[in-house]
Amino acid sequence: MARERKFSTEDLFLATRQLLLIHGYEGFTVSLLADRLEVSRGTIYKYFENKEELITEYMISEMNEYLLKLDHMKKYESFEAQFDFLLNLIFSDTEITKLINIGRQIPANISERVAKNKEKLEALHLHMYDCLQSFIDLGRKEKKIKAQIPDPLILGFILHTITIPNHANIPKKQWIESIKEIIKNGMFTNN
Amino acid sequence: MARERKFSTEDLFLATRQLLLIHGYEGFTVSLLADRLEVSRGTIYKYFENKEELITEYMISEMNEYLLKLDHMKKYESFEAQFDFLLNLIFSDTEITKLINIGRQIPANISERVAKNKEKLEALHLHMYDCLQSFIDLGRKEKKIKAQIPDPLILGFILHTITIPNHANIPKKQWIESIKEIIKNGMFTNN
DNA sequence: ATTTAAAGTGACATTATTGTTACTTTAGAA
DNA sequence: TTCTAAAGTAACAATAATGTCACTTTAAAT
Repeated sequence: MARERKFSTEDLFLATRQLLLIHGYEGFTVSLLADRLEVSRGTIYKYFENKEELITEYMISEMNEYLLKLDHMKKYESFEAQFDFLLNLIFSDTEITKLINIGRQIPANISERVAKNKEKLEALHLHMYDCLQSFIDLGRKEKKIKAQIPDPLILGFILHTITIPNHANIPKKQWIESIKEIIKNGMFTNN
Repeated sequence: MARERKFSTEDLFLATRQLLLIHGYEGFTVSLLADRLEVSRGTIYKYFENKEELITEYMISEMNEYLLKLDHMKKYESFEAQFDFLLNLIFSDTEITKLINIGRQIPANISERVAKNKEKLEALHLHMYDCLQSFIDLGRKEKKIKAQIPDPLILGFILHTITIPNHANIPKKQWIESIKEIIKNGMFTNN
C-alpha cells in the first residue's frame, strides 16, 4: 500500500558521503543533498529532523561496515600477516579517516537522537581501537615493534599514512609497498 | 588625522586563524570574526569585500612567515642536519598544514582580488616545494635515502607526521624523537 | 576651536538555509 | 474501482549570513 521510493538508503548514504567529502560538515546542506538525489528538501525531512541525525546515522553504517572488515584481521596469526592485512584494508578506502573525523565534529546537543547516535559512534570507535590494540599487543609479544615507541604513535603513524596525498599519481601498488617499507624499516639507508 | 583602530592586523589574522581551525572554511563567517574582535561586521567589510579575500590574504602572510623560517634549512650542510631542522620546524607549528589545506579549498572565482591572492599562494606553495626538493636532492646525493622510494612520498610522509593526533599526550620531546626514529629506521626491530 | 578623514556603527535589502505543514501522487489492499 | 497510507512536493515562516551605505565618532592637523 505504499508508493515506490525515489532513492534507496544506499543512494542516500552515498550522496551524503560524497557531499561530506566535498564540503565538510559545516558546508553540508539539505538542499545540496536533495538536489543530488533529485527530490525536494521536504522529502529528506520526512526521514531526518536535521542534517546531524542523517550524518551520524550514515557514519554509524559506515563504521559498522568498516569494523566488519577489520574484524577479519584476527584470523591472521602472525603480526606481519596482520600488518599486511591492515595496510591493505586501510588503502582499500582512503577516505574513511576523513569521514570519521567529520563524524566526530558533529555536536551532540542538537537532539536526543543525535546524542544517542554519537554515543553509538563513540562505542564503535572504541571497538575499533580494541581491535587495533590487540594488533599492537601481538607485535610487542613477538618483539617485532621497537620497545621505545609508544602505542598511540604506532597506531597513529600507520593510520595516517592514508592521508598522504598522492598528487604525482604514483601507481597504487608501488605507493603502498613504499609506505610499508618506510613503516617497517624507515626511509634511510643502512650505512 | 585618523581615529585609532580597534584591532591590529595581527589581531585580525590571529582571530582568522583561530576561527578557521575551529570551523573550517565553510563554517567561517564574518559575524563570528566581528564578534571575536569586538567590532561590527561593517568594520570588517571596510577592509575586505568578502571573507575569501581576508582568508587568502591571511594565508599569504602565514605562508611568507613560514617560508622565511624554512629558508634557514639551506644553512645546514648535511642531509641529516637539514632533516633535524625540518622536523623541529614542522613540530613548532602543528596547525600550519591544516591551514594550508583550508587555503587551497577557497574558490578563485569570487573576485579579481581573490584570484590574484590565490595565484600568489600557489607561487609560495611552489617555492616551498622547491626548498623541500633541494632537501631531498641532497639526501639522494648523500645516498641517505632509499633509492626505490619516490620523492613525493618522502615529502608527504615527513610532512604528514604532524597530523598524527597525540591524544594520549605523550611528552612532545619523546613524541618527536620517536617520529624521527620511525621515519629514519622504521618501527620494526631488526631481527 | 574647527576641520578633516580614517575608523567604526547600525539599519537595510538580499540571499540562503532551516524546519513545518497542508496538499498531491501513487501502488497495492480491500 | 475506490480506499489507504506511505512517499513526495511546494509554499510558508523563521533564522542566519551577506554586502552596502548613510551616518557617527574620534584623533590629529590646521
